[in-house]
Amino acid sequence: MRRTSHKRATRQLEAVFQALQGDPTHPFADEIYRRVRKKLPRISLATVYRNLQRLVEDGKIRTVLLGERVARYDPETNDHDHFICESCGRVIDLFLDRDRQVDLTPLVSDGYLVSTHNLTVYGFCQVCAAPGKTAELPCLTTRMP
Amino acid sequence: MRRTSHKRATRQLEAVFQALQGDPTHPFADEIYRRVRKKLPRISLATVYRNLQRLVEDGKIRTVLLGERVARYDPETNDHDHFICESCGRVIDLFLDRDRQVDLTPLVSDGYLVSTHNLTVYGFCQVCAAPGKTAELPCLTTRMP
DNA sequence: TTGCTTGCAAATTTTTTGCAAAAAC
DNA sequence: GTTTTTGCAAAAAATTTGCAAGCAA
Repeated sequence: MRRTSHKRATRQLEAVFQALQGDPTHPFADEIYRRVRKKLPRISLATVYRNLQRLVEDGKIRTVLLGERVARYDPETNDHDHFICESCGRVIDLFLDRDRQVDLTPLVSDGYLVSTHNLTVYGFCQVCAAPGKTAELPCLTTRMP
Repeated sequence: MRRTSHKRATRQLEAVFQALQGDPTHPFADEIYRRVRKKLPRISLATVYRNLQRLVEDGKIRTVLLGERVARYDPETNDHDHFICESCGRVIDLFLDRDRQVDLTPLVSDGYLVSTHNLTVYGFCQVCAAPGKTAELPCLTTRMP
């Protein structure tokens, strides 16, 4: 019988992966598509979606859904939390001590088995909360609420 | 000039609201549509969406997006958290002491202004984690991952 | 050569919108 | 009677899929 179907390395897969590296802005698929097309002008949006899917499966990137119907992608694959600025729309990775932040022992003693958790915090980011700031900043991301 | 446009009470609005009362399963819009049609067979899906939207605006219900692209609706309007069972798909409201659960003071001292937060916990629910349970339970909700 | 991957277009899925008719107030 | 809301159908927006051709191993 055939075992693991062999996954192939392609230029398109690599380009999608690279488009996310070092980017902390949690872009949407269409933004990634825009970026990748600069390298590979003939790539299709479907391929971008398929490769994003595969990178998630392979644990190379993460999908984040943060109170929007549209998926964002995050190159940070370690467990972490998110802050969403209600003024500028920025999504900021939070690296807090998760063991200290969230005590889930009450759940465990109630018979739940906990595997992981997501914390999303809403408010005003450091920039928007700064004194004198009243107007909204231009959004770093491609979409605004 | 005209001031606040007067919002009207309709049978459809009331039916959508009632369809959610006492339901802890966080149904999707199409499930609510199915329920409401039993009372009002001529109601349209668009009206269900419009009324869900209005109930959210009025603070009567809440929208929850929990790692899915599809919106769920929750009659519980107080702040609370969610548990998602990775086996049966159930979404369970968690009423934990939020002040104790999540300490956000480090964020505040970093210059963030925090308004609220969402905690979503993943794992196996009390039923699915029970000894002897290996098979997946039928899902309470209309959709499964 | 084998069979995974791509590009294209069409299909799906969920939610929204335009508009005339119906219902509230 | 006036203005909001509805029902229907069509539009949008995001993502997925079918399939022949292309490319990696």
